[in-house]
Parts: sequence; C-alpha cells; structure tokens
Amino acid sequence: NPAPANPTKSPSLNSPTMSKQIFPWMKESRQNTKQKNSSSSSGESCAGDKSPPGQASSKRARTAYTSAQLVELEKEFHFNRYLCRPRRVEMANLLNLTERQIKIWFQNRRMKYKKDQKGKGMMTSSGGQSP
Amino acid sequence: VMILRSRFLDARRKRRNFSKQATEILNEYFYSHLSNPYPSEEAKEELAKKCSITVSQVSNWFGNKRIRYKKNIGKFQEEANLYAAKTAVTAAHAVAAAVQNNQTNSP
DNA sequence: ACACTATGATTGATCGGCAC
DNA sequence: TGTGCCGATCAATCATAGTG
Repeated sequence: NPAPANPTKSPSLNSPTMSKQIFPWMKESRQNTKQKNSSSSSGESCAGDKSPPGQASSKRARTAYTSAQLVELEKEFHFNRYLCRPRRVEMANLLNLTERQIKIWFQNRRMKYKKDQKGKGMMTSSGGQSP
Repeated sequence: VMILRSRFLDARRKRRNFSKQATEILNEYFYSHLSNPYPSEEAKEELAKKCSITVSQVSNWFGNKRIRYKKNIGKFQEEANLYAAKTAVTAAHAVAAAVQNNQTNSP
C-alpha cells in the first residue's frame, strides 16, 4: 500500500451547496475511538500468541492465506467447528500463523457456516441445470 | 504469489446487478438516513422484501455504500442531492444519538 | 473489441457486548 | 480480571457487469 501516512484528518468539504454534513460514521473510522495504550502489540493478546519475528504488527494487513493453509483450516473445521486451546497452538505452528489468526479464522468460518445454513432450508424442486 | 487462483470456484463469478428500482429503494433509504445509515435487522428485512433480494445482500449493499461513500464524498454529491430532494427527511431523530458521540473532538 | 469504471460478494481483521 | 464467542462492520480485494 503506497499510502504514505495521513494520520490526522482534515475534514473540509462541500462544493457550492453545503448541503451535506460530515457525520461521524464518515470519518476515518476503524482503529480508533478506543486506544488501549500501554503495552506494545495490538490490544488483543489472545492468550500467548506471538510470532517469531516479534515485529510490531499493530497494523493488520489483510494477510492472504495460502490455499494450503486454507485447506488445513477447512479440514480441521469439518472435524471440529470449535478449537480447543492445545489444538489451536498446534495449528498455529503447523500453518505458521498466530493463535489469534487461527481463532479469528474459526470465528469467521462459523459465521459463514451459519449464513450458508440460512440460505438453504427452502428450495423445493429440481436444481441441476446445465447449460 | 503462486498462492492464488483457488478462488476460481467462487460464487462471485456470477453476479447480477440489482434492478433499477431496487437500487432506487436502497438509495432512498441510505440518503434519507445519511446521518446514520445503519438499518436495523427489521429494516433490512423490509428492504430485502421490497427489493426482492436477500437480507445479506441488503447488508452487503449498505456496507459497500458506506465505505465507498466516505471514501469519496464528492463523487456522491449529485446522487445525494438527487435523493435528498426526493425524500421527506427522516433523519432527524437518528441525529440525536449520533450527535451525542460527535461532540467529542477538539484539537 | 477493449480500457476503464461501477458494483456485488468474499473475507481477514476490529469493535463492543456478553458469558464464564 | 482475562479469555473466547457472537453479531455487525470495516476495508481491501476479487471477478464480473456496464459504459464509452
């Protein structure tokens, strides 16, 4: 991301007609409103989870998981929709991800699962249409 | 970087734009609640019904709309004025709640 | 036909609230 | 007091539909 850095905001807008205002939800949003300072790393700790690099990863940058990692995660998910602590540690090492990431992946996966379940439930007749 | 193309089996492959009137309804709601464009679950269900789409699609629409709107407010000014004039102002009450949290800034 | 933009969906990650 | 989960959202990105 080339974004240099523009911490502070300088709202100021409006064209000819100053009809619209800048409501709070339009502001830079996320990652503020609550800065639990103190320690270094991210606000969350997730019960001992670190990465070898020990870098300040306060900037979560949508890490793209490899298909290999996803396959393992999916496999584990079908076995257990919930992960116990020990297992989570294993997977974290196995896939080279933090415990936090594993935890979050399962969280999101459960949500997705629930959403998919909802989408189904109806659908009476036929289905397979092959053009 | 060879870490891709496993997504070629995604559902997003077949995407359909919403009908002109569905978009009309969604935009009407969005701009008439510009101060707080976060429809409740019930409101989403109602919008979904009116637009003939799913609640998830309504959520996606608002999510995308909000982000894209604030990313470039100027680009939406026309649209904003268009719908603002078309609707009967219903964003007064929501302001109260939002405003309460707004006053907290001063460098 | 083709570059570029608009738009719906997916998903890693955050926020606030809640239960234990 | 700390930790995991849920529900909603954000924000970046993917892939396709539209437009010129």
